[in-house]
Amino acid sequence: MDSTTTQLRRGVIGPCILALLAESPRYGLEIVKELDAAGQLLSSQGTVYPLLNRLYEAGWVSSRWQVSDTERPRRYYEITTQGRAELAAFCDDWSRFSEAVNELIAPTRRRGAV
Amino acid sequence: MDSTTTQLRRGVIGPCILALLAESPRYGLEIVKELDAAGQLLSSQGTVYPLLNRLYEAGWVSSRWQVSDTERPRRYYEITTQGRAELAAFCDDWSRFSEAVNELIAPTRRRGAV
DNA sequence: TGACATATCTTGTGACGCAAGGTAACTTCG
DNA sequence: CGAAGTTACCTTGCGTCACAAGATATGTCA
Repeated sequence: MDSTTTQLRRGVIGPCILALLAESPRYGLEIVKELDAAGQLLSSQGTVYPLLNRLYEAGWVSSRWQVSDTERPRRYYEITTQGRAELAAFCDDWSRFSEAVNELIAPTRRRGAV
Repeated sequence: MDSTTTQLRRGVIGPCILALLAESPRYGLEIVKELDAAGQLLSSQGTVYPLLNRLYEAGWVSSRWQVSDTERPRRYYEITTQGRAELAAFCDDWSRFSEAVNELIAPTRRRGAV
């Protein structure tokens, strides 16, 4: 792919996953599907699984295997206290950053559509 | 560096430069300073010059050297018609993308500060 | 002349999203 | 039973691009 959007996603998908986990624990494929449903935010499994690993190693999520009689084992991820702090910090950064971009492109937007 | 913000900048600085040039022609260092002044959007000369080159090769900007008696030569960049189209397309992408992110992190924002 | 500021450009590095491919477990159906 | 399909996990290699650091050239001023 490597469209414009792929570049935009850099540094954003991780925090988005944290945001999902801040609501409730989820397993990998579930996250893939939800990011996909959010539009503009996916990617592929090849993005999500390594990313979950990084979040885990950073201490921002914890995980546990859940075994069931009726379904194949799933690894559920849960956000940690540190993860919540990280997410809050990202929201700050994102706010400031997107605001800066919006101001710069404001004249263009006023001119054209959208 | 490689802070959160460095990642966020990916794919954004180019269009931001186009947005600046859409107002008026500018030379390299001038762009560096303006991006810096916009906050969150710089980076360093090592980002801007190669980027200007890419924009040039893509046909989104043109350039001309301006020689003066009193100042050292500057290379001024100007946005092309193609560049304006590209910029408009980016504004679209950015709109959709940032909206998707905002919706995902909305619950977190509601909870915390910002 | 030498020191400094202004201006351009190059090199090497590292992060990370992605496509593609690989493995295992559970279900369904002939 | 066995074969096919689905769900779920994970790994490998690649390419892009922002960045720090450094190289070079020109103009000013003491």
